[in-house]
Amino acid sequence: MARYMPMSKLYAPTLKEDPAEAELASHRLLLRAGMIRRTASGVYSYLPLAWRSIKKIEAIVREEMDAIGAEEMLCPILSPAELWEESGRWGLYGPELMRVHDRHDRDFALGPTHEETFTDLVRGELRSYKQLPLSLYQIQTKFRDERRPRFGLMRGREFIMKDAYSFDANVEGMQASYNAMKDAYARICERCGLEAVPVVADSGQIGGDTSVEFMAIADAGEAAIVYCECGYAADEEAAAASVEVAEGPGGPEVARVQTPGLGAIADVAAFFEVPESACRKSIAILDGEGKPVVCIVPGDHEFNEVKAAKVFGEFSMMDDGQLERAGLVKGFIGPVGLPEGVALYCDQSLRESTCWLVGANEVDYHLTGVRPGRDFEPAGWLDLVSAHEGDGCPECGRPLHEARGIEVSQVFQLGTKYSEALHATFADEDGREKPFQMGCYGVGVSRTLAAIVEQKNDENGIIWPVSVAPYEVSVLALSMKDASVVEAAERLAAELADAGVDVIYDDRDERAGVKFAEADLMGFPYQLVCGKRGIANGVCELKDRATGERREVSLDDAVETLVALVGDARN
RNA sequence: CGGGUUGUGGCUCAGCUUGGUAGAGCGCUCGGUUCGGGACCGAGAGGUCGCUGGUUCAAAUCCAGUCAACCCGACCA
Repeated sequence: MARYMPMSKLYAPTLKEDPAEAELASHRLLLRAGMIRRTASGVYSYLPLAWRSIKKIEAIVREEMDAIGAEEMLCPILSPAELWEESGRWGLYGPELMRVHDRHDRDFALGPTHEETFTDLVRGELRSYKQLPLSLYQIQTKFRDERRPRFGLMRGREFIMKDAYSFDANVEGMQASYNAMKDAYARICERCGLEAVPVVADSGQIGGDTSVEFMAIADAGEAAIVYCECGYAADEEAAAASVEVAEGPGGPEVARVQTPGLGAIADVAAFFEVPESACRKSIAILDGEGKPVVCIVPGDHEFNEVKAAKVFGEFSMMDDGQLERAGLVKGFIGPVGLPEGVALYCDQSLRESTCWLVGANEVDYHLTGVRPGRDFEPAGWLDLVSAHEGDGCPECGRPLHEARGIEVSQVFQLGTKYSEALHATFADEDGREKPFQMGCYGVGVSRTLAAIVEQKNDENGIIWPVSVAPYEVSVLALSMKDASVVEAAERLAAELADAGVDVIYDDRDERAGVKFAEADLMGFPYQLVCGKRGIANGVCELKDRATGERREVSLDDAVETLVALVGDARN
């Protein structure tokens, strides 16, 4: 028989004041509500309330995984170094891989992810195309020795992850498995009450996306993304936006204008009284082979180093000495009259623009009216800038929105990367041995918890969505001295519990204010308030934590009302 | 790993400049008054001032080292 949780027994040490170590809402409130405690940097203990929510998130994940035919299992956290050496990641992963050794001095990794382990697991025994496709998953603690753990559960060194791996006979099969996972991930976010957008992380060469990250929209997010009403969304650094540029000042002919000391775009724009988008920014780099390259981008956009690295290799920005040696004038670089041996590339958004304001390659001078094709010819037009708010959506052309996101999950088409490295093959219809087409998929379970709090909170505390709330209803007995109040509250709590509602009953001998404050802080979706006056009149008060709305319900109807409310909201 | 900040009862912090008796608020315990939005009064318990070394008659305070935590940058669920 279901029982309610007496709050007098709950281990949830709350804090009245904000702990000094926490900055983010999620970190602060989870600490204050007595849900988590730091054990070491980036290593947290989940106290009873948090653990209940974690288990609910996991239950949602399990339902969605099982629904698409994935099977749950559990691999060890420890994995032998040889496996990682086989894939090459023992060296590649670097210091982020937590390593331990046993008494025989054999090396192990504490799993940061389990491609190797799962691939190894199936390679001997998954032998035929008839057994495919196969999707396996687990929910487990993962270890990554982050450079800088931060923001509480958001970026820990130890965290809970659901990781899944799919094995298919061919690319089409892999894509089908991938798409099923992607859809399941969208449902997981939704059911957890997260406002999240799927973001294309990397555009595949075969067409179609090979990786999508689900970003929970939150100011505290570490990733900058752009998105559009049409459903397009991408990392700001990866987005291929169409950028509107303004024409520069001046007439159709090139004019040399003295601009003393105006090396920065903002200064130049102010001097000519034009927007920054009317200026052209010149960036000087040394490409992967050490050759000097000048890149010209719209003045109001950031030079995108990720995109540039794809074209120029491991490049570096030129320092003052390198600029001087290349014959370039810091702050006054431009496309016209570049020194011998300096390559020139321009951002593709500038292609149609015919009146440029650029540096003159001469101290304290700029040129106006510069026209590509007539005054200079770049070696190429490339996509070199990060997308911004207001740039055109590459799918539909409407203006993009900018937001920050928390990466809560990711789906990835791996292809044969690991199956080849680990020689994991099967016999296909034609009898030939082929490597598996694999996909891998991760949900940051503990991070999801933090992301939910980040999105759902107010000045009083957390506002849990019913689906992941540690308790769905909190029954508050405002006066433990009053027998009729206690009796009514206890009965309501018991009946609610019997009806299958997760209920916590505040039976502590505390003042009403304390009970209200803590119920709000802990964020239970519904509060059932039993006060002396109300009980005497046969009513109690039902408060909705999210809206703050209160209404009176009769003691006879309270249970039925709440069961209906909770049932609707559970999803 | 570079840059910044901070380590003083369980929590938030003062004291450090100018060395000499370790403080406040919250929390905790006990008693009383209160009792629908983190109450009030009184009495208590609780600290090798992160650690190590140095200077000094004397170090929370000055010096050196060391450790840890947090925040900002390059990577990721």
